[in-house]
Amino acid sequence: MKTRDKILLSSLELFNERGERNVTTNHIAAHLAISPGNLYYHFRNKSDIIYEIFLEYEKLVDYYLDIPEDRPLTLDDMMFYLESVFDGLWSYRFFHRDLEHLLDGDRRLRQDYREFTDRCLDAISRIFEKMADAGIIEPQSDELRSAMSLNVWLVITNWMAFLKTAHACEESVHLTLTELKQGIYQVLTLEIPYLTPAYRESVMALREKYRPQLPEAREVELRVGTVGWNAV
Amino acid sequence: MKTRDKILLSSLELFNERGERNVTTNHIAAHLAISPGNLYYHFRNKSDIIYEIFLEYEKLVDYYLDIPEDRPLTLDDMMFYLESVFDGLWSYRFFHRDLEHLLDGDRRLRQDYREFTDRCLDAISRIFEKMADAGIIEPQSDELRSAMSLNVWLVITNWMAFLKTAHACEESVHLTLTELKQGIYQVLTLEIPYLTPAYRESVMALREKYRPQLPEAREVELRVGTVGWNAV
DNA sequence: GTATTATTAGAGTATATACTCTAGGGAGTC
DNA sequence: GACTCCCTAGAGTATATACTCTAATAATAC
Repeated sequence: MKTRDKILLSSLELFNERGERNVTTNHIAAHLAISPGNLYYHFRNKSDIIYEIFLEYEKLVDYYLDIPEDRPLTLDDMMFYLESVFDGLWSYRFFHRDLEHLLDGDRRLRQDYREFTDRCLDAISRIFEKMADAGIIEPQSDELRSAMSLNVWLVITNWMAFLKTAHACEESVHLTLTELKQGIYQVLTLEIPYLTPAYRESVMALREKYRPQLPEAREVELRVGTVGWNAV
Repeated sequence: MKTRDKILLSSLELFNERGERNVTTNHIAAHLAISPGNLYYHFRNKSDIIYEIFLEYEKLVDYYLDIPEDRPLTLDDMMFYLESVFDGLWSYRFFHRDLEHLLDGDRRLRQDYREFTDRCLDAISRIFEKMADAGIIEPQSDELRSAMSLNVWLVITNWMAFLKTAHACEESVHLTLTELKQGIYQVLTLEIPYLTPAYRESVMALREKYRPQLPEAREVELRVGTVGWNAV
């Protein structure tokens, strides 16, 4: 693997693990056992590394949120979107942790992120629209659908911060993918009142799979959980 | 005013304006035209300043969220809670911006904040319960009420971050209280499906007052808006 | 007045961090 | 061998930041 790619990979790994704020370019170089000079040969500065990682993240989510326009949506589709989005969130979880500061330091990133958000909000709204077409949820006005989509976005992007600040008792306790995906429970909570009688029970059953476990149970859980819905 | 209090006040002001990360103890001292030594005579370190500010914030919110148990809740109460919570959020808005890092650096704060969150979640849940008693919303199961309260909390505490990252086009654009309070629109969106027919129209009318304005209109708005619901 | 305590100034320090600069190695080409 | 180009090492730098230390001054008690 090329040095440049190794730098991106290690940076992402370290950022996710310790937070961007706590990872210096010197740390990244040391972790790869290369010199700082070498790192700066491949990237002009730290912001450039972050920006390239963002582009990957953006590409991944855009790919996941590509909505088929030639067929109706199914429950499986809906769960796929949720699972995928949380998987993406997990893989690039450093990003939303210090978002404001990252954007403050990079004009390009700020602009791109804003457009990215808009695309995501549109996608969420479109998913709701198609779910109504499919008879999974009751149809809503454009205004309500937009406001709901925004709430969904807020819950999705901030669920992790909630877990880290309000849930974790100890600094050392690391987040697991399983815990992160309990955010799906919260998102589905938003949909409950809009479900049609035909789909209510099946969605409620799916939701139940993501119900947060009691704190006692968290300890024995695997570091990277595989529990939950996986097939497409 | 005592130097100690002046330090707390200036710190809060600078933190809110520039973000805690961008305000050093030397900045605070310079802003007050006192020496760093003087500042460190009154506070052992920066964390201590932040912790004391948190205690004020906590006290304020706890005071606002004190729920009367001797009478039923009214719509006015509900709007008072919303307005108050967003006012508190505004006054201490630096806090939720870099929350994770603040908690990482101070064990006491982490512990206290966790308990604070739990109290807030309980209060929100209790408000929903009493609103159901008052016939404003339909009653719900404990489980649903908890999950809904958590969603309300997520929307409230992260609305500002959303505005800062996704909405603001320019770095220099500062948030206004009016914009922040559009978060109330989002919170009320969560309640819509649960409203009873008797109250539906009046809540929808209240909600309409907080509807986000079009971006074009934002420019002429006052820096600290006074638009919106104010009486109790 | 004098002793004591509380407060303040301001120079200084240890450490961290993003980034630079120069020298050179290795591989391919002529 | 010499030239070129890509890559790498590693010492070094400028700046920032949280915090310390000493000495002096103001306030208070007796």
